Amino acid sequence: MPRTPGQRAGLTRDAVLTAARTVFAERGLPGLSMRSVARELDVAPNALYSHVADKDALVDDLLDDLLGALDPPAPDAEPLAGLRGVMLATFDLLVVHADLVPLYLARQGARGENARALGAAMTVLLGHLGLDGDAAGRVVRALVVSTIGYAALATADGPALAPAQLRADLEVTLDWLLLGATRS
Amino acid sequence: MPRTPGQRAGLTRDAVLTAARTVFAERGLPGLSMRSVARELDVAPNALYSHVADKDALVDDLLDDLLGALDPPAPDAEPLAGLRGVMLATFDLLVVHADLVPLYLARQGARGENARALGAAMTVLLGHLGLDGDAAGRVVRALVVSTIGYAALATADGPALAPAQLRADLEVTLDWLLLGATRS
DNA sequence: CAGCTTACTGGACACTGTACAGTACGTCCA
DNA sequence: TGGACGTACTGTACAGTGTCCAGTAAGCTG
Repeated sequence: MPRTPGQRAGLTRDAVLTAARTVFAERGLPGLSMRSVARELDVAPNALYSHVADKDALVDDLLDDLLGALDPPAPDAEPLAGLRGVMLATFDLLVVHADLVPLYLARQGARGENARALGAAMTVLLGHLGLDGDAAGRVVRALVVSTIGYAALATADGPALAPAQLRADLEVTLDWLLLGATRS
Repeated sequence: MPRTPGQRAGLTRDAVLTAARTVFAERGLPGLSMRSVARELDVAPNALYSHVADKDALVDDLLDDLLGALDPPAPDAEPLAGLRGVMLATFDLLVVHADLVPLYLARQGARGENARALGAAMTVLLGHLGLDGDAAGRVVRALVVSTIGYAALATADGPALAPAQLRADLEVTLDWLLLGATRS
């Protein structure tokens, strides 16, 4: 099992990420520690630090990774439907991965590759509605904030409301926001 | 300093909370541990467990406590202005206590005494606008979610947007939501 | 083949929340 | 007044956490 010092396990950043994904899938966020990831890879905990700056960076990657499961709306989609669609898909995705939800807002909605791609696709659709630049950014933020926020409510433990009802609430909220943003 | 076992320090739940508030004010959330609170009280860490179920309960109390600093809007206030006012005051409060923001959403916006009082006052104002029951609850949730969400963005570390701009965004968002909720 | 860089190791530090068992104080009842 | 009892503490300990440091050996480069 353990190597003698100096011997290489052939780790890569990707391998670490994959292991982290596995551990997270099996044991959730509380079970995700540097040590548990290292154990998954049959490697000493500190070995990970050759490939990942620290745990935060690892989690950041994990968060953005998850967003890769979402299809950005097509640029020629009907804008309102496209925007509602991504946000609801995002909500559904977040609800499945409850542990991660609080982290998204704490890190301003993730700043990785996939997050940027989704934001860009949304901006394109907003452009078709006549919203550009700052105005578009504002709307994206408003939509994203509500979506993550409702997901947080839906995944909070305690006497929460039914996720289905919160999803319905979110739909209404998104409509209000889009209506407000687009009324001339 | 340390007592011999059996001797009483005269702790109360309130004393523990006060100490927790002090520690939190001085060292922030990362500095808030059972041990640091106990040190503040010159007491062994486990002594706290005679007065508080666990750290989560302590933090819950702290969160709701903070909301006590907010004045609920008067029942006869102009509804729209009153609602916007509380939410913006909430935003300002949360931004000052950045560490706590992620916790609020994770616990569905706090479920303590003060949180309920604010919610009730908001519901009254919404009643004046013709919104009752489920409809009012939905609007309260939408407003709260956006407010905490924007506060989370404003307090996230990293290349965030300026808090002042986010506050302005929040104002616009609140207007959209209230407009959507009240348009017949 | 020498030298350097790099990926790993063991061990350690300074913490964390919390459980367990023991002790002495304050209170209440006989 | 005396004895029992509940309870508020204590010390000690467990099982973890993220991360740093020093050392070692393998692989690449000249």
